[in-house]
Amino acid sequence: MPSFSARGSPHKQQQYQRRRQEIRQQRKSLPIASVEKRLVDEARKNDTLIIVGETGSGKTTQLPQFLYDGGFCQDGKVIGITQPRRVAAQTVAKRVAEECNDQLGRKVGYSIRFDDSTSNATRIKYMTDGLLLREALLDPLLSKYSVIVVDEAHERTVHTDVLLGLLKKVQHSRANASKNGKTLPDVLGHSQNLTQKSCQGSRCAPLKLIIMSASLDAKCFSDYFGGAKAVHVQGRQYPVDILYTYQPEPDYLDATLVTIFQIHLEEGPGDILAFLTGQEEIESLERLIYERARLLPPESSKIWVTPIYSSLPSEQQMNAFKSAPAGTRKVVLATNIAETSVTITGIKYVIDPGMVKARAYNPVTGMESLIIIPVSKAQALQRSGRAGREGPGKCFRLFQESEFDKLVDSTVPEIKRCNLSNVVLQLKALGIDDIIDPVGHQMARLPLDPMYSKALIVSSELKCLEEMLIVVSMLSVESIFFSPREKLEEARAARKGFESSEGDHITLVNVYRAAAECLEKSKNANAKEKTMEKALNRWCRENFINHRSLKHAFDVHSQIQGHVQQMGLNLSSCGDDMVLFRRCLTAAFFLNAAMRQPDGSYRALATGQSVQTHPSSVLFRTKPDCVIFNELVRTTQNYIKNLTRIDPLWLAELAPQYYATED
DNA sequence: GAGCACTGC
Repeated sequence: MPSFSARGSPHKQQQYQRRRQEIRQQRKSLPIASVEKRLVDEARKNDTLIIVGETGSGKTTQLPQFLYDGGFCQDGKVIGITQPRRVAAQTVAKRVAEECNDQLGRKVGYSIRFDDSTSNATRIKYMTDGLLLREALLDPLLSKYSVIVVDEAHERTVHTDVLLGLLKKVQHSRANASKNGKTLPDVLGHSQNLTQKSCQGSRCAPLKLIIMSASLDAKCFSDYFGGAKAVHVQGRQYPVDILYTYQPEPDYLDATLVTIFQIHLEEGPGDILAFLTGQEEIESLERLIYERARLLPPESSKIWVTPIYSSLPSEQQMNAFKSAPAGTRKVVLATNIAETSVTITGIKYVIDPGMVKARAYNPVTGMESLIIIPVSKAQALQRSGRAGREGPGKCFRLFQESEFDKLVDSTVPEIKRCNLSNVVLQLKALGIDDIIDPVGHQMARLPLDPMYSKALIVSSELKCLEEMLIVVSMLSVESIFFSPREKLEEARAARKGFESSEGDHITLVNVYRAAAECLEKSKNANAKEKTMEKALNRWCRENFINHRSLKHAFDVHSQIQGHVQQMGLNLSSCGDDMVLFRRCLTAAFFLNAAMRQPDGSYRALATGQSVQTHPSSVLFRTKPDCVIFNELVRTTQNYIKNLTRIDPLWLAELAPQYYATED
């Protein structure tokens, strides 16, 4: 039954009716509304269907409702819709619940890490693609789903790509099951107890798979699924004028600056969105804009610059969504966060220098780095589209038209350019390609980098799981320490209070425990949750700790703690015996050991690479003879980060299979 | 004495 009943005052009733009417009209006006019947028919006829829907077609909110009304949730089955991003799963689910006139978490819900709003009644479930992959570990046939809709498939995230491969396999298994009239456990020879329990006696219907993509190139998806049918749905987008430069621009930052003022002085009203590659560029361009704006004649309108990038505190991010006061033009300086993750309204002009910062991974050296490269055609298209959301717009590409033709069609899928150890482990646990031992299965259950999962198992044997759990939680999140340029000395002094001369791992444990103590104190004072939150926030400010990262670490900690307890690992602590803990770190991370060289540099033992300790490490000055490290990054030099001092003899003792004794 | 595109479990 609808939970938003029309009871209450006549005024409220009126308001409610108006809102329902508004929603009905909005839904009816979406381009996808006119093809509802056709889409449902195609979904009935085809096991795999590809829907190419342009921006603004309404496919993400409407298609699951069409399928629900078309009877795809009979027998209590669920329609699952995957999204690459958490915030999309949340906001779309909220919207669709409202359209269904129901409370979120009943018929319509979402499920993302640390936040699950679904219930037994949920039939339309929005989730992140990574979360569905996790679900497949527990139920390899995804037996509770009648349909899986993979949205935004064109983005080709690792999770989406792996999911598509997996879903193809699930479709086969389920098709065979129903064909032979067998129950599921018969088909899945390798299935585990959990699977058998969830599918016992049921005959699974075939799994319907719908792939939704915004790019016009549906062929690769179609080919992969044996020539699956593709349906095109029109979008709703205003025309965007694309302008190119006549000459190549050697300095795109300067060209952006010039273009901003050209628009400001010569074009009509409307906000500007400029795409830059990172924080540093954004900060320096902001300064340059204000410097030059001072030279404008007093009668010309003002400029308001709002930066937005992911590590910017959220209160400051919100500025980019506010509208500028009358007589002022807003200039948003953004990274590619504004390409897909967030939509800023009021943008009429887009400036695209055509560059992007991307992660590069060298599998031979295991080294990751960030490089600035040209965007792809699809990316440039996505950027220009940001100017036509509310009316006709203009996009200024700061390169020549002939250069556009030379761009690659689409960005190289992530799966081809990152460290795959995590993915490979999960695939193996899912029974794809090869078997792994029971330890591997345990490791795959943990939502962590495999090396960290291994560390937890090792530390449970060495009786210091409590400390290791804290370390992997802290290492799994963005930087814990926060040091603004203007308060560098204060930040350094604050960190001194947590520092351990043994290294960064124990320093992180100290921070975590101090924060937990702060929370415990306010809990003992019977503070409400909000007050506790405030106390922790203040503590973080005083100690120059990144509050967002710390909270994330707490979330990870409690999730992993639940997992390791389920696995039956013993949550013991080594107390004050930090030698034991360092030995444990050595046993876990022996592959990442480095020896000091006479010149003060280090040699990574596994690869022989020459590396330097990173200045952020507490051991930066000490330079012990031998360390283990967690991260190897290449910037101006090869740096190792997150270090702990160890005794080199421990290596041969704790990892004899790897470090044959030299003497 | 450095430097952090964007996601996700």
